[in-house]
Amino acid sequence: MNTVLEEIESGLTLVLAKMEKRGICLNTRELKKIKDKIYLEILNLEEEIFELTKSEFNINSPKQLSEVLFEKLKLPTKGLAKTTTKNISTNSNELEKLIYLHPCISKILKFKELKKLETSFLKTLPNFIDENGRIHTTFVQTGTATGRLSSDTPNLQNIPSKSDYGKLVRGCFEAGKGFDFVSFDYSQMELRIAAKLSGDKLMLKAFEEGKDFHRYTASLVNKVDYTDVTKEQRNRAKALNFGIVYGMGSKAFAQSAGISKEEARMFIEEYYENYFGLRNFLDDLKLKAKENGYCETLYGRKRYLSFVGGFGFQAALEERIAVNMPIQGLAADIIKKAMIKIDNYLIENELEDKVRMILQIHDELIFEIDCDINSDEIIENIKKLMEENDFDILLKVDIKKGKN
DNA sequence: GGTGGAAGCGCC
DNA sequence: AAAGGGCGCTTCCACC
Repeated sequence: MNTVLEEIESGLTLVLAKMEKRGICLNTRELKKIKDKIYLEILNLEEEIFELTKSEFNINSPKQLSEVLFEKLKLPTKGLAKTTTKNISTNSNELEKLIYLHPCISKILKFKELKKLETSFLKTLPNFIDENGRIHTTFVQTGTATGRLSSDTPNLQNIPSKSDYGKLVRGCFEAGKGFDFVSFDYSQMELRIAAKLSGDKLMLKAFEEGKDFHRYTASLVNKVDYTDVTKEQRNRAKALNFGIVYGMGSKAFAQSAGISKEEARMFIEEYYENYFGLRNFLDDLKLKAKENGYCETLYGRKRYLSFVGGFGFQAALEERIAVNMPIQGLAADIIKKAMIKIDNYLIENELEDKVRMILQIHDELIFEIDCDINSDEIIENIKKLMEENDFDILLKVDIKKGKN
């Protein structure tokens, strides 16, 4: 029997169909206000950039931007990344490095940020609303290599949330009249999975004791008291924790933590001296993938690899995949199973009209819940269904409630 | 006018 | 040459 197909995917299809059909409410008036405000700001920025660079050009064209910055203004290109076509990259990460060299850079970064919000979200989302003011995504069940869902037309899994304007955009999604939004968010799901799969003593201890895992990691690699960890130290540890399950090397870590390659190497070494169970587990994953020609999750979801071998880019990429897919994929398996369980629970208790699953965003489920019912116990039950799993992974779900 | 690759960037 | 996993969407640009 194929567990993934029969116990997960087959049962999920109808759940997804219901979510798509319900849709989610978008406040287009509010969205329009943000759009108008951003539009003016973009115009101003554009004008300032033209003035500062003494050129009128399409800032959105990497080719033209590159010409202005590196040929006309002759800004240094040393240390900047190249694109696949060997051109100098003009992405935000690289532009950050030039920020003190010319006053136009910070304006260009802001311009890019706002333009992205305008074109990808503010201008397009209103085109998707139906006669009831709701938007219906399509969840793609067979679209990813790891077992995650994807979402398209429109993608509701990449709605902005980080920047100040991003938060405003996300705030335009509202619960239907008479309903609240309740979100259930797995906390550090992949790290908890990695802890359990590897059996790493210290990782497991951290989670069992309810520690802030990034702070805990920082205290280990910096050899300081848990309570004495600085913000800086915690941020680096956080970048490291995430990077490790992506198969990150010292160069990438150096970049994301803003430190030298040598420092990065020492941090990673110290990291693995503490979490040696994790290192052994990740090494095993690579070996197994090479033996089998595929990697897989505990449920047997497989991803086949070509394994050209050697030490080239492709070989290194496949090692990173071999490390990441079993973790990311199991997270996907677990939330999918939870969605099915929750759907059954709501049907059995005749709650389908009062409690509606609306969105899945990889490690998070969003529901609309009728304001008039006492939902405390229901919320607690949903949380339990999400946290319980077949492998004794210590999962933790955080709950948030709101009108948008 | 349409198409597809590349670049870039929003999210987890 | 790239050098941390997974997506989808928009724009630019070369090309048909």
